[in-house]
Amino acid sequence: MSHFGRAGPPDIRDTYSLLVLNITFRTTADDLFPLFDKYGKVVDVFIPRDRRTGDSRGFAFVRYKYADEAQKAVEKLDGRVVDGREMMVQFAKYGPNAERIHKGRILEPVEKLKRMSRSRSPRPRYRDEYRDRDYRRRSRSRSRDRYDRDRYRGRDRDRYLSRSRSRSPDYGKERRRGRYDYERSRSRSPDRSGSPTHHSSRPRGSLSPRSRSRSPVGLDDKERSPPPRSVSPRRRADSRTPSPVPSNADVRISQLSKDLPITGRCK
DNA sequence: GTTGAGCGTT
Repeated sequence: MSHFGRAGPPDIRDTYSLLVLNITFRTTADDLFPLFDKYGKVVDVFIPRDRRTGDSRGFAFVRYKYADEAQKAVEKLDGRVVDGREMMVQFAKYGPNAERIHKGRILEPVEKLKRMSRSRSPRPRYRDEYRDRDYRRRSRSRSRDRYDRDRYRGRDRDRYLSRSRSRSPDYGKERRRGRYDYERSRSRSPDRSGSPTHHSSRPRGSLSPRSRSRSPVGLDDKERSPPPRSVSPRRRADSRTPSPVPSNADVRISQLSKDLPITGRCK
């Protein structure tokens, strides 16, 4: 998104690109344009943003139509304090498609570069290139590292909960699309620290502190379950008072002890 | 409400 046209870079041929570093995360292209336009014809102002959050990444690109004007802007605006921060202005070293550029000027037209790379390798690995570039960029940023840590911790917790809660049939489905959905829901409502779906279906969350302190669930279940489980139906009948109808074995034993001499008697 | 080395938009 550029400042002028909503559909990507307007005309980047024969323009001179400046890299503006160290600007505030709140600084917009509208803030930068008047500053830079004072020194020449600004063709485009672009602030790269995080694709997930849409936040500024803290730097910008300003394209001039003429090299001398860009040079003057570098001299005049480098070190200028904008919104409380000293911004650094220098000529860009790489073009929009990672072309090497000299003094902010693209040496080779972008179309020619694209055609050349396409003819050399028929398979356009656009996605891979994009992901690699994004990964390199993010690994350099401490703030985004923290963001990723949180994201992965959330994903692990998600997996743990969905596994321990129950093995629902859509468990595989949830795990397959889990990361993306989690990011989307997170960006939609960043103020919620926990996932609402899991919170509502978590039984421990509904317990009040009073009932939990009186009888902890885990202990209660553990201490109550052994007696009924270890007592089998057979032993239960034995412990009870003898049934009015004696079994065959009992009758046999009593007859035996009556007929036997004194040998078998104890005491 | 948070971040802070660096090079890019549907």
